[in-house]
This record gives sequence, structure tokens and C-alpha cells, in this order.
Amino acid sequence: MKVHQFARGFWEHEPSLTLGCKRLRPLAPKLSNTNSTTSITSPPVTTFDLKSFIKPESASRKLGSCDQNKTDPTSPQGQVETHIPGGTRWNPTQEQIGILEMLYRGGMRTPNAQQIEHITVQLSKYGKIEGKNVFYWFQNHKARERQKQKRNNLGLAHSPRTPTTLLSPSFSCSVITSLDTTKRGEGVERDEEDSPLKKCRSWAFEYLEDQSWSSWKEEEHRTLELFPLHPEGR
Amino acid sequence: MKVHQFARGFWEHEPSLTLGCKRLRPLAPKLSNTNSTTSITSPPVTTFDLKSFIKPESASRKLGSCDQNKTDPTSPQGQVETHIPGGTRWNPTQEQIGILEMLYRGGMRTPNAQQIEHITVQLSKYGKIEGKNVFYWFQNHKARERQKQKRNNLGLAHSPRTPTTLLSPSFSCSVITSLDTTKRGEGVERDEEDSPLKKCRSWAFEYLEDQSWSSWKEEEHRTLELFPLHPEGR
DNA sequence: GCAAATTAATGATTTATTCAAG
DNA sequence: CTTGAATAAATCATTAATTTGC
Repeated sequence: MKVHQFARGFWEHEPSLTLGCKRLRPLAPKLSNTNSTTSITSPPVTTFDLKSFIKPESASRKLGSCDQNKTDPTSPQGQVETHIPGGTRWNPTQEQIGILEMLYRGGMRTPNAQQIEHITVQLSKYGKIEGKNVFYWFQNHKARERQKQKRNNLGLAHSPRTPTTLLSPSFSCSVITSLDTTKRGEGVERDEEDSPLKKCRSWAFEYLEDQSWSSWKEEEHRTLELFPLHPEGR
Repeated sequence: MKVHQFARGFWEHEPSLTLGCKRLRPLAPKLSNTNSTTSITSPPVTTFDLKSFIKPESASRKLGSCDQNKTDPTSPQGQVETHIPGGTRWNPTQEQIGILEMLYRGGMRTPNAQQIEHITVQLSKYGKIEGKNVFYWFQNHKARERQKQKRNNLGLAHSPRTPTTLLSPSFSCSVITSLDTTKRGEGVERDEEDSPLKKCRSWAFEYLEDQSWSSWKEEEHRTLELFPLHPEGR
């Protein structure tokens, strides 16, 4: 089990703290000092102001560039068209969907950050869009194609095989050819079986999103009396 | 090496064919005749350059900036870590873990982007860290506390409550204090049974990570002749 | 005592589910 | 009912801690 003892020293004493042990792993005899990294550098940083954690609020709203005024959810132009008006969810345009599907069909499944960035930039020509939209799209599309296929496979368990209507002949052809052999040769959609383990940190954090702050708030609501860690009054 | 053949054909064929399925009529009118060579010249807006997606980008290793810390010359003595600083995974320091746990104990479960940003800034005082590390930490910690508890519950069907031996009294005390707690001075782990479903887009995408590009590459590797969509060598 | 081998933690990704806008 | 968004569960992967053989 972890011993939080150190924590105490941490908070109440200066940073140089004597880290008793490296990470958790109970009993760590050796770490006598290994964490040089920390200890060494940990000079004057001492103060750890909890308050700062408690009151970020004020939303520094880092950007506003693309974000824009969702503040007024009302009346967007209603239409999808160019940009999504309000602050609701992304409403892809035909072009965007088309491109995304194309990429998907082209084999892309889990674009990495660079790719996402790139795609986003491109797609933004056709309408408002953010990186996460692209990310989610691929996630959802992949998952749903998978389910769909599963359903189909089950559904036509005894049916010959569906003539991949989704893919152009030549296309599907090549597909089948190359991976048909091994596993499922259902021919349906051929998900190309995205590989299980791919390493690829496809994303990272960015500027602050929005006031999801409320979430935490609510959560505390539950923790309630426990830790009125909460920011502004309330 | 990989030829963009596929891509090319893909782009050159009429859209209806490939994207005919679902909704969207991909770029509808688009290249109705482009079928042959790369008469790219995409229409006005349609300038959607696939190449741009394929962009090799040659690992623009963006890092190198603030990393390398460990090898930082300023810390002569700190040599323990001779490893590549930025290449591996985050290795939290005692201080960082301590703070994170405190926040967790304080009720935080799924910090939003702002919070993550804030926390990251604070924690970076104690060592290299990125927003996603914070995000992951909470995800993992939450999940693992959950399983741990589940195991316990199952194991001890009637387990009353654990005698928090893990926390030092003073510690919890101070925490509470600092948090301006008004009630509940228990330092118990109290998982709080985190909330069911909270909506809160706690993150967003950010700058590109790094050469995760390889991932995609690999993927194609499999699809191989299928979709020589791949960039150039690299 | 040390270092390869083993194991326990836990950081990082991916996949499955769930929720809710439209 | 479709699908964007978000979260949780399941996995994969890497490092630190521990063990083991010399």
C-alpha cells in the first residue's frame, strides 16, 4: 500500500523534502536518493498554492478565435451551412463528411495529432470544425462500422456474401485479395481490421475547452461536505 | 516506395462511387471528369489536396524545447537519469504524485481542460509534465481505485470500512485545512463512488505530438498494396 | 554486491458504452 | 434513429522494484 507519509512532509515542509521512497512500490530500499531529478532541482519552488487550484475560474478563456460566441446559444442561424452557429455540437457538412470518409476508406483509422491537425485545417475550409471533432469522428466511425459489420455477419450468417456495395469494385477487389485469406472473409466492408495495438499518441491537450468547470462542481456536490474544495462561493 | 496510387485513383474517381453509401453526397459536383490524370486543379473550394494529408512531415520533433531537463547542464550532479528525457513516458516525481493524490482525495476526478492546464503548470515546477499526463493520471487513478474497491468489496462481502491506515492524521488535517474545509475532517480514502456520468469535455487537442506518424505507416503496412496512401519514404 | 530476469505498478492507447442533441 | 460527445473499461507497453544466480 502506499504510504502517504511523505505527503505530509511535502506540504508542511519545504520542497527539498526527503522523499523517503521513490514511487509506491512498498519498501524501496534503494532509492536512497535516486530521484535526484526532483530533489536537486527542487529549489525554491516550495510554495504550492492550493488556492490556485481552487480558483482558476475566471476562465482565462485562452482563445476565442475559433471558439466564438457560443455564449449565445440561442438563435443560431439555424442552418448548418457554413458554420455551426451556436455552441452546440459539431454539425459536419457534406464536404467534411465526404473527406473524412474518404480518408477512412483510404485506411486511416486513428489519426495522430499531426494528422488531425492537418485534417482539421483542411476541413475548416468547409465549415467550422475542431480537432476533437475529427478525432471523435474517427473513433465513432470506426466503432460503428465495426458494429455494423458484426451485425451483418451475424445477420447473414448463412447468406452467401454481400457484394460490397460500399466499395468500388476494383477497390473491394484489392481489399479482399489482400486480406481475405486469413481471417474473416466476409467481404463486407472489410474493415481492414485495424490492428489491435498501435502505439500512437494521437492527441494531446490544448487550450482550455470551456467551463466544464461545472462538472467538477457538481461532483463536489456529491462529495459535498467532504471537501468544500469548491471555488467560488456556493 | 509507397505509391499514392490508391489515393490518386481515389481522388480521381467520381465521388459518388466511393462515397455513395450513407448520407452525404461527397462533394457532389466535384470532379465530374477529372478521371484521368491529376487534373488536380480542384475547383474553387474543393481544393482539397490529399498530398497535404500525406505530408511526410519528417518527424518534426517539436520537442527539445523544455525537455532535456534531466540532462540539463545546470544540474551537474544530477546525472542519474541518462536517458532520453523527452522520449519516454512521464515519470512522476513524489511531489507531483502527492499533489495529484491530494486533489483526487479532494474530490477531483475528471478535471476539465482549464483545471488540467492549471495543474500542469503547477506540477511542472516539480518536473517535466504535460497536460495529458495529468489527464491520464486521473483516468487511471480513478479506474484503478474503482477496481481496487470492487475487489475489496467482493473479497470482503461484508467489509465495513477500511481503517485508513494510509493517511497520516496530520496530513489529512492539513489538507482539509488548506482547502478551507468546514466539515468532515476524515482523511479516509473515501472513493466517493465517483459520479456516474458527467458530461464534461475535459480536453481538447493541441499541437501535434510527434512522429506518431509511424503508427499510421504501420497500419498501411498491413493494408499495404491496398492503399499505398502512404506519404513518401520517410 | 551487481546485473540479468521476473514481477508489480502504472503510464498511455484503444475499444466499448453511454448519453443526449437534432 | 442517427451520430457527435464523453466516459469507462480493457489493453498494451514501459519502467521501477524485487528476485535470483553468480
